[in-house]
Amino acid sequence: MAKKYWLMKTEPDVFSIQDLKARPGKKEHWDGVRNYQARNHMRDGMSVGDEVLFYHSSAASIGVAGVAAIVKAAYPDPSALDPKSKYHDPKATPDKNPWVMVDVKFVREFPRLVTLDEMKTAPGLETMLVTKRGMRLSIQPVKPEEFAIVLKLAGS
DNA sequence: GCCAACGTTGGC
DNA sequence: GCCAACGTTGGC
Repeated sequence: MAKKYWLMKTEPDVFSIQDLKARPGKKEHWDGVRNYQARNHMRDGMSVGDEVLFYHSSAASIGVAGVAAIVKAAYPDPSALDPKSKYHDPKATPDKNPWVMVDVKFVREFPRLVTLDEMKTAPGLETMLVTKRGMRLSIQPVKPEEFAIVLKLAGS
């Protein structure tokens, strides 16, 4: 299976690429996804080795901050079963937990943020999902060409 | 903080 | 199964 590319959104106030870099092993569980389409991308699409554009949303500066990689394919997200978690899903049970997570690992931080504004005007990114208004999906597939263009914009 | 866009829920 | 109401996302 050829390597695939993704974009994963996170609020840097909650979890930034610097936070990922600072984690033991520079790895983290991508838990808390509670949207079926995003879940399906993780469960059915993501494989170990796939690369991810790490996107900072709802922040002073919005855009792609760097690159991460999938190091573990989808497996059950225990936070759905934890009543104390803000991601708790009262309908989830150990036998029927619809939610999954993947593990991601830090690859690199861009020397500068590739902003949403830039991506909206960059040649070749016209159909990139994240540039579309109203696009809320937190995990999006990215075309190899789009991934390459974003890397180029980053000077990386 | 506002609010448009979107996803989910629940009454019917 | 429809769809209005509601909750959330996320850019501005």
